[in-house]
Amino acid sequence: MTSRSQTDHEAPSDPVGFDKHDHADCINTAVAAAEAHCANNGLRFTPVRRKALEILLQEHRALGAYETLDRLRDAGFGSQPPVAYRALEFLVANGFAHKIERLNAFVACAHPGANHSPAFMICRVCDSVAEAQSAPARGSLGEAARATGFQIERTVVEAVGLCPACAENAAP
Amino acid sequence: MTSRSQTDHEAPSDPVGFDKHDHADCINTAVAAAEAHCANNGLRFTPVRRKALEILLQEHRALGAYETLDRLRDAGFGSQPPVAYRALEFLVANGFAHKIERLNAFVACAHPGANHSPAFMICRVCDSVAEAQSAPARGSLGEAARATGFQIERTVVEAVGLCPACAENAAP
DNA sequence: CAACTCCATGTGATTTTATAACGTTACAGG
DNA sequence: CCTGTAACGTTATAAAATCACATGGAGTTG
Repeated sequence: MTSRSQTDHEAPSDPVGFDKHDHADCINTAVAAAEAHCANNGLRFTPVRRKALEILLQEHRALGAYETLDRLRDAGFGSQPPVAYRALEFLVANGFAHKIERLNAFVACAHPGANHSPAFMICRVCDSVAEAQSAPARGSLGEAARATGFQIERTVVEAVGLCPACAENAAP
Repeated sequence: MTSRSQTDHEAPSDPVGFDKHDHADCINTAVAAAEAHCANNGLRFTPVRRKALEILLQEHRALGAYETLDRLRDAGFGSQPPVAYRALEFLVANGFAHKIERLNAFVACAHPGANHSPAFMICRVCDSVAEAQSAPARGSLGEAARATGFQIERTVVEAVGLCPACAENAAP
């Protein structure tokens, strides 16, 4: 296990997301967007759900369900797996977060509100995750799907590799 | 391993799986290809490994590690999880099979010998899996990677949806 | 051939990830 | 207020994956 300090995101080497950005603002924006979306659609943005989203937003990195659960417990919520899984399921179902299949873990959505089919770049060293837009139905996959009559409903696109920071450290 | 000149009996990017084909031939070809590759590269194509590959080749569907294990046990091999995981790991590492992250399951490679980065179409009803070629580094993901300096090493591309047969049954 | 090494295999135990089942509570709508 | 439904909390268990360690065979080296 890459035992890297997971709580020191004040480290000078911009930890994640690959790009620099105003992190506090990025959290606020996402939570506000989720809140608004829920209000507009009759969804209940309950305390656990809000907290779970905030937890994911703390870092641009995928958090496992049990890691999320730990933090929910610390925040005074239930301490059993379903608590985390249900909150995460809600966030994913409504596009506020995504599941990274490759890692069995979850990231907050980086493009709140966008009706997107996301693609992810996952650093295999530091586990940071960046989200890009993908157009999976175009390109060779879409072509193959049309050729065979397969109806694409959802796509998982995940690239594993080295983020800029880790690539620099690894290749001197 | 750029010897992709294996007699083209079909189009090179023919997405095997949903189409009819000579299944026995497709098994033989794949096993032979694996055997040859191992011989040429000093890899040991042991009985468990061969059997595991044959098991996967039986169906164009992803098999879980434990399902594979069951069949290995039935064939007289060990009965503990590592037996299956190690055989599957070998097959994946050498391109004879792929892991479907979305399903935590494994499929035999449908394009043996091809130096490919595969894309999969997974039917959510019947679980069949078809493999197509993908060019993930081109398109919007590759663009995003280049823009941020992310170095892609491997990609997971999995489309979930309805295969032709199930789509017909589902849509009256 | 014996001794050695390298790897693959087999097994038991454990960890990690995810879901089932069920009672209780919160809350919107009549 | 009553009532139906969704959300929550907890216990328990299933499913997926790995760890740790012993055994055994294929080469190879002396």
